[in-house]
Amino acid sequence: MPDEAQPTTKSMDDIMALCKRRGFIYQASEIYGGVNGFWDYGPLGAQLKKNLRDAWWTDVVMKGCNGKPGPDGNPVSIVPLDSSIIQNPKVWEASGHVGGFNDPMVDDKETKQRFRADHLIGVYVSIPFESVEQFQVLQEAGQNIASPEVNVVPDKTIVANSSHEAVELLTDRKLQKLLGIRSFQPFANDTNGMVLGRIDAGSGERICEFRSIPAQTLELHASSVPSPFTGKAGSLTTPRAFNLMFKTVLGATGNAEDNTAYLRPETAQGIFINFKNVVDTTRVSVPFGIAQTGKAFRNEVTPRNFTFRSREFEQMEIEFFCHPDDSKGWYTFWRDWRMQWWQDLGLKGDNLILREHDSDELAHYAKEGAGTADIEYMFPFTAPGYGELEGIADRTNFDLKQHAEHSKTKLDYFDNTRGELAKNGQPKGERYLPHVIEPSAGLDRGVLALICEAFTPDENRPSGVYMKFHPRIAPIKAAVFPLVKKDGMPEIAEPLYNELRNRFGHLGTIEYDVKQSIGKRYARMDEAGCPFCFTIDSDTLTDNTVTVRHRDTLDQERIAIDRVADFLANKLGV
RNA sequence: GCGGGUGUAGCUCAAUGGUAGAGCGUCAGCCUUCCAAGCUGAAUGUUGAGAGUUCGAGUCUCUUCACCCGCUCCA
Repeated sequence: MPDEAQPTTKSMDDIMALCKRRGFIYQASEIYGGVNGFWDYGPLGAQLKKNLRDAWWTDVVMKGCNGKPGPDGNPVSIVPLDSSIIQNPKVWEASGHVGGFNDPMVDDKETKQRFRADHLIGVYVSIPFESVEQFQVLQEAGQNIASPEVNVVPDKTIVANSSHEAVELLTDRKLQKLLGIRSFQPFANDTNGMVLGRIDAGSGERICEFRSIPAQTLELHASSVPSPFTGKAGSLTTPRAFNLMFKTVLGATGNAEDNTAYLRPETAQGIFINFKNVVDTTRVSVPFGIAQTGKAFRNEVTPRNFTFRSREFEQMEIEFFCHPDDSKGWYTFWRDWRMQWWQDLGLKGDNLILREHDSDELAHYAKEGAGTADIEYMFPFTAPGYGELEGIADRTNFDLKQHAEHSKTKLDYFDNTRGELAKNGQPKGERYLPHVIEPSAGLDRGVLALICEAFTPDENRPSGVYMKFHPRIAPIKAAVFPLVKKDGMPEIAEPLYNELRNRFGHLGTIEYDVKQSIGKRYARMDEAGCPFCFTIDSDTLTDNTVTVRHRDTLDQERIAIDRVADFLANKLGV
């Protein structure tokens, strides 16, 4: 538990007011009344966001996880990519984003599976089974054994195209076990058009009927319909039409029917569809990763919580390709390293957690016991809960397989370091579809987390609050102030300012301000989160030293003016 | 999507149905010798938007937009 003065005391209203006041984040189209789900970054916010993106780019891509060896002991290899926001619409069919575009979909909240509502087949268990004869007698008497009326909830459910397919699927032992079915046998023939079987779902053998579930049943009783993935009720949502992708039309005169395209809902697919290109042209070899940052768009039903859930957002994604046997090791590696990375940027303590998804029951479609973990931050609006910053998922070979099938392109990787040894002592090589570990981070969420974390109320200072940004991501890196605008102080300060700007300007803003009282200037830097202020005073005139004012401690120290740049370089870690 | 709340200057907020204001911030000048000091002055609003009631609307009514909170949701 938090010891004291933890973020629960931070007010989101105060944070948002500061974001506006200091130019971090504005509402998009504000002068027109805004637009739901979109935000603009102001001067400080834009630089903050760039600094976070750059930190990720540098540490992940350029330095390969900052030089930390992978689980195989070798350096981690990552190459960059910048794929287009608009792709061939077939990409989104293959990825499953377009599937059931106009069809109501149901989600299983527990397993995160989504399926078409009309593909949910109900298994209606009815009278105890004693003999086929007894059943036939009932049949001939015209008695309905089970009736999928609106108010009747099926005992089990299966996702299938038809009742007949559902029967076939249910003959699978694994599925039976998953759904808590002890035994199942289909009837050889349909009876009066009914699809039947004998089933033991825990209360002895009974007759069951397979039927589509009426849409109304799902509408009215979603919470009591059992999940087709776990057999347990309570995790299904009501059917909803999903239109999460933004549509657009290609060509100025194109007609919408034939030329519909979509703004990407995630950057990941751009990487998968370029896997072959990268492998063919850049001398990479598995294991390696492809990384990119970029905007993605989702037409969220309910944008909420400041920038946390926006309709336009920026992702920082890595798709790391490895041999299927190595996926577990790489998953663990990425999960832990990504957590460490956020911590190193200042998200520490109880505010940041690593939450591993419970996936024991997903074994039948998430092979190899694929893992998923979230790195989550306790935002003021989620406290005492957490909101996701980054997800690390073992996607197996799902995506490459999908794209290989839909594009009819071979996406296998030929690994000539594996396979049996040939006579000459060289491995014969192995052809396989790599598995993928995906660390996918939200840049806007990262920025928001850094802002929330940095926001530090302090009654003892004039600003009442200061932004405790890690120097590396602070939008303003340093400020140069002549104590007063006379006695030759500006003449000394200006060259120092120019020196710092030339050397550090690519990392962020260097501020120079001669106006108004020094206290006011310090206060402004507190709210902007500038970590260091260098002040030229009368002593500078005689001994060539300046005051360094530390944002977090308010401490002051004197250093030689010609050491200022090195001092700052050291603090910024460059 | 449902329910509740809030929209007045950059921020925080006033204004009985009767002239739209204050503090802070911002800007300019003076002053200044290390934490929003002081003095002088200035700019800033279709009161979220649109309709209606009224002699007259920031205020009452309706519609709409945005944001916040709670549900819902978030492949």
